[in-house]
Amino acid sequence: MTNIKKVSELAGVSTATVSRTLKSPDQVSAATREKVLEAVKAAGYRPNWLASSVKSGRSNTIVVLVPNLVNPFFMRIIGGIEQAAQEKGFSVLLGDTQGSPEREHEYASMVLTNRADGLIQLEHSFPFSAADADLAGDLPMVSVCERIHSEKKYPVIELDNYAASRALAHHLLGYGHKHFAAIVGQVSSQIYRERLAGIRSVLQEEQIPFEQNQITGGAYTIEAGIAGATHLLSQSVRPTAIFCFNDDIAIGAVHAIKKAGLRVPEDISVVGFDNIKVSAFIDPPLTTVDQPAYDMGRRAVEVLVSQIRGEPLARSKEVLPFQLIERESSGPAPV
Amino acid sequence: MTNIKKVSELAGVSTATVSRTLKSPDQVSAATREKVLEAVKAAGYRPNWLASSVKSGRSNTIVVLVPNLVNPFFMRIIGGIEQAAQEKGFSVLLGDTQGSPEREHEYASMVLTNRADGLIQLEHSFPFSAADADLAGDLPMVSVCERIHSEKKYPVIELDNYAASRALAHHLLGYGHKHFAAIVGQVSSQIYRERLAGIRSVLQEEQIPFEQNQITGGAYTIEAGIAGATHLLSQSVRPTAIFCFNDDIAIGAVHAIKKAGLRVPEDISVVGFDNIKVSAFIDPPLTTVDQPAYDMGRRAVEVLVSQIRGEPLARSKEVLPFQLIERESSGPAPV
DNA sequence: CAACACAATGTAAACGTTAACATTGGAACA
DNA sequence: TGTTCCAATGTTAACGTTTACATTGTGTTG
Repeated sequence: MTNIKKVSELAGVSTATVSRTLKSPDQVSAATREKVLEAVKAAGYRPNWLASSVKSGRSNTIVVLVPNLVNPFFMRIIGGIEQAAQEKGFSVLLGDTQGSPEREHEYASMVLTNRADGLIQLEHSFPFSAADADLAGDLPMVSVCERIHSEKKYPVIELDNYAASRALAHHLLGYGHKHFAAIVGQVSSQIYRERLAGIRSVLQEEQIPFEQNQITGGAYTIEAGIAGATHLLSQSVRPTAIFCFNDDIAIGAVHAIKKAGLRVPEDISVVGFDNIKVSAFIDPPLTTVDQPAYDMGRRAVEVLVSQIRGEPLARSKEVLPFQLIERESSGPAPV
Repeated sequence: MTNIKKVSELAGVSTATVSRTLKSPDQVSAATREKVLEAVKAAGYRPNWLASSVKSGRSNTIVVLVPNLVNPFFMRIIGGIEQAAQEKGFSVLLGDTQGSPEREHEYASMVLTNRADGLIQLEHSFPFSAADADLAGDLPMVSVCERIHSEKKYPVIELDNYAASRALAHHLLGYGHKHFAAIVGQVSSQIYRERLAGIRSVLQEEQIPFEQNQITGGAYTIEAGIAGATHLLSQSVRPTAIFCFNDDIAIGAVHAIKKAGLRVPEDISVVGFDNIKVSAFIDPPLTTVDQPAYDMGRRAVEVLVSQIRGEPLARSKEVLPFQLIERESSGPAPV
């Protein structure tokens, strides 16, 4: 191992001078600087990051807790996180939790052991185990999309899900639809409640019924979309428009509807959420709500880093703008 | 900061005893152990990971270099990496390079500065800058899918691309196709050469011509698939079967073909590579080659970790099995 | 009962770096 | 020429842990 001492001997200076040459070059004279840099090159020296971190007490690392890696929407968020983190000199530890609380705890505890400085949570659960809950007092943590279910308020970067689903509902009402259904993702989440409330508020204004048996689902997957659509098609009253709570569900729903011999949107309109890449290129292209996933990731890092630096946070909730993307999976209600 | 010293004072023992209680509990007496653990709990002590790592010189961290995060195939590999890493006690630093050499260097140099112990490369470039090339002598590094272009041979986990494209070619020949085209991904890569060679070898056996003007492409994206298919459709002789070098390209190609008023597979058969999730649910479901992405990731970690541990590696190249998935995007050639 | 072994614990040095403080020497100025 | 100041460098203690070595005490054995 080539360490700073070896370099200092090679250059005939003290270790402090070597350290200074690399960290704050203007504190050493030009002559010494050159001498040291030459020795650094000759020895092939690279400062040991672990050692400097243990001194500073900062690892300049953030952990991202994500339920799974195949969801392209999450990956776009993580792309934004990664980019912003790099710009700010942080690196990103990937925590694929697969929804398991044990894994969540394990990753979250990295920030208790100085392995990371902060934590971005893409789920809504409080990621610390009961044993660590008290230690986690005011640890830097930010959540994206979903508010973290905890006593203490952690900052959250989210979409206006209420307004977004109202926009979708208005869009479909404009096409004359009267029979709605929804295939929701994970139940018992903030998103679930807000989106459903948005839809309900619009339909209520038009006095269109929207009962529990018009709501199905349980996961944000293509398979759940297939199962949900299949279930809805078997109902006595077939819906003419289906809200899907993400694009994967919508892709599954479209697949199942077409497989059942019906057409989208002629027989049934389908709308999604997220605007993942592939949604624009399936048949028919999906009407959906664009979430600024990349920016959400970026913003999360900015908020987290200022939390790490101990700066007071302006507000504990940031709502980013959405955009309704009208494509061909939605159209006039059948007569 | 609650450190080991505070705990040792609280328990009335030395710091060494505290350390031993936590690392090798059988070396301390039951009475002391209990006393110490109580103090640990009372103080809310968690050992500082940075400090132990600087002692051991190992960070138990690996860096994964990935060109982009939206490609679901890469994400499945990373899922496998993440899983295997966790089982082996390693954590995963995400290095989204966006194809930029500077970023590659930056991430790769983490392993030179003890920020990480090893490196998994999902691209084929040698990720170290010219300045660091000599230092990178025998650093633990493994590549997945693509051989790293370097003098030293690094282990590679890959698919038998030659055999896989032969299988696809035979599949299409069995349907009576005579006019082929290919939309390739990144040119000048190992994958590009091997797959093309596989296709060529089969077509040559049947004395079917396959010229350069039947080959197009340049990126592994949906957009490249659209552009490629559009280009191919404008040729004087329209192909009846198109090899796409990944499923994203195939999705784009199918989109463009349908948009041009043609049908898949009745007019043109389209086959892909990777078997990403959505491929089974688009219209028509995609015939493709399943790559065991998850297992490739897992295997990469196993090889990398044994490299980190200094164990000699059995072989520098591992070829994992593929599987031809026949779906509905390929069919009989039009008459 | 002496000699020894061994289990349990303490002491202190190390890991590689950084930074507070100390020292040096030369320039500027009266 | 003596004082002051400051830039440049060195010395050394820290960061929080682990561990080699030293010490203690207890039990075993001849």
